[in-house]
Amino acid sequence: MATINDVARAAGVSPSTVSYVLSGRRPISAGTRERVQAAIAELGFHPHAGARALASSKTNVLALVVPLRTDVNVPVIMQFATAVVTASRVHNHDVLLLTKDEGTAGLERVAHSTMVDALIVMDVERDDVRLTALRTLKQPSVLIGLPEDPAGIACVDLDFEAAAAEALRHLAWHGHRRVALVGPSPAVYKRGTSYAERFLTGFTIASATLGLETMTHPCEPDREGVRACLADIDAQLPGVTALVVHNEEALRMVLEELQTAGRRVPADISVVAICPRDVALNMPLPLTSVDIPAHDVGGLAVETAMRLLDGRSIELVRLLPPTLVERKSSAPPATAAD
Amino acid sequence: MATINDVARAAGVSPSTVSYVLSGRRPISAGTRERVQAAIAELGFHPHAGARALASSKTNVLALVVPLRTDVNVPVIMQFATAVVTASRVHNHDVLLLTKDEGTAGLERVAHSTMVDALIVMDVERDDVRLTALRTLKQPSVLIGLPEDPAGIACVDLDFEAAAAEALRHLAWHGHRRVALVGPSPAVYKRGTSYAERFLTGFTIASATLGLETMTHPCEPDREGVRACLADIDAQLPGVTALVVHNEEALRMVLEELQTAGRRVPADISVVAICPRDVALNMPLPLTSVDIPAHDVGGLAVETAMRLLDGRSIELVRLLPPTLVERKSSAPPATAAD
DNA sequence: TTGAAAGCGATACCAA
DNA sequence: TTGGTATCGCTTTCAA
Repeated sequence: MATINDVARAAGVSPSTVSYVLSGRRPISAGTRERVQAAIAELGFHPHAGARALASSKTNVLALVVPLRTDVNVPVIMQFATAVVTASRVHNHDVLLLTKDEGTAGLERVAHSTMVDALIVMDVERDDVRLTALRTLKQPSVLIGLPEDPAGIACVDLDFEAAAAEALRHLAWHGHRRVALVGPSPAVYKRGTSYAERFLTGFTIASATLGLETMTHPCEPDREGVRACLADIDAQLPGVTALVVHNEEALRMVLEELQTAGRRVPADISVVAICPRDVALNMPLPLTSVDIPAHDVGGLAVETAMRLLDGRSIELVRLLPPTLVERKSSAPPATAAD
Repeated sequence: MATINDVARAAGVSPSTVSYVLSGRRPISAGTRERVQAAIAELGFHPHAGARALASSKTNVLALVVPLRTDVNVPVIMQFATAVVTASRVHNHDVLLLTKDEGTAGLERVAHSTMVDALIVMDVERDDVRLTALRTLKQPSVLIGLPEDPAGIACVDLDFEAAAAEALRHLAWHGHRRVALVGPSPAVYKRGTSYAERFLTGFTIASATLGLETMTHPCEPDREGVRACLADIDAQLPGVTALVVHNEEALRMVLEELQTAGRRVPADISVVAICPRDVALNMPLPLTSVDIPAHDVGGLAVETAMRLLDGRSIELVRLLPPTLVERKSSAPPATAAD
């Protein structure tokens, strides 16, 4: 492998000049630039990442911490991850993949050993134990999610409170008065998952504001869980005319169960899903949905990390406004039409 | 951040001694070892990864290249990825996440700049353009998959040919004579995806061996695609009594369509799926399936990379034997019972 | 059993 | 506009 010295020799310049040609941090005459670039190409020179990191105190690597539990939605996580990788490449950074199960220790390990310039953390909980650790690191971090006390840490996410309000507003506008929320699994709530709680909060507030009769129910994403959930809803909120489903794993099964029970969507019951666009489109019926813009959120997380890294000012908490798209699963309630 | 020199000073030894305590590459008296370790703990010392890489020519990082297209099964990819990360941590390595869309350039970039010690590449195609590039790298690579000419590159995967044979054997044993394969999307075949072709080959061979009447059909994983696929199958292979489904995205829809058409599983038609265990279990009906052991394959890939890195001998191609588990979706054909 | 010191391959400061 | 060179923090050879 050629080194910067080899290149310098071949181009008849000093190593520092080669370095400056590469970084563009000082003016270089056209002539030398060309000679240097020719030498670089000729020798197939690629700067040694470790040497660079040592000399510059920059690794050009971001850490990305993903959950590996399966009760969180896997395809969505993957969408976030690829968005982060893609956006990172645009900014000349690579991504080191960590799993949440390494916990605080993993974050500290990569940060203390200077493997990364910044950290992006997914699946944040209300009182995430990792926060205090993150605050002590010399590298900045960006959360995808919003803990109770985000003090000092940048956060980006969809505005789940507004998303819930949006879903209810849409249903209320159609004339629905009794609406139930099919939420994530109990486990997700139990560990205080940020987005789940925020959605719940938004749902409750909007329900009151709009004067609706609502109820909320967690839902285990398996056949039995879905059945039990729907049964509870029918028992506790008889005459329910619409469901808001914030549980992608369960979504398809909810639709199946409704069909099995002979309840047509949207004729007998409306459904609004909270999920990525492609999921909503790939259901038996194209669903009215509030999009989870994984790509945008991932991109924004990287953008935020970059701003943090070069000291530009940032908004510490950025919640993207939700977008509801009406498709085929929502309509006025049957009673309103009768 | 404390450096090795700080630790050395605090412990009253030379930096090299600290280094040896850390690496264990030479005997250290119990006394000094303790003093050094105390100093390390006291100062919270973590060796600088870049400096280490520079001095030792080892990064302790593996590159993992994942597809980001959505026509390949996302949850399975995620399973592979987490398996690779988990296994890597066991061997004190971290994982740099690359996406396939960076192509050959991405591989060369991380390899030439010495960011990684080895590469693990997923979603390998028959004549993968990346192979020649991989062969010229100074870092070893491990493919998850099996190209036509794997010469010189380690490959690990499920034995998809055997998996197909296993599925057919099971159905034949139940008495089925007419079996159709619902395969991956046309796009997957078109780009010569290794596992898809191997499964197809195995299916065809086993079909002949077992003397079955079979047909194969790609399947676009959306509502229309599934309908079209099933219609074609009925037209071309009337009286079909069993399906082998090698398409996770479509799996659920296949079951739905069968139900809609009033065909009961397994009473009217048997279904054998090729998919991870948890997917098979989370269907409306627990499916008889050949498992895709993502965890094992990912672990084996890392294991292979490690052996390559420390020069131990390896089997260049390792295909894991398939396991079929009979659940509720397969039974003797109705005609046999009549 | 331990220490001294020469690299590893860049960056960036100080000069010219 | 360019060059010289100290420096980053560690590993490892050579000596003792």
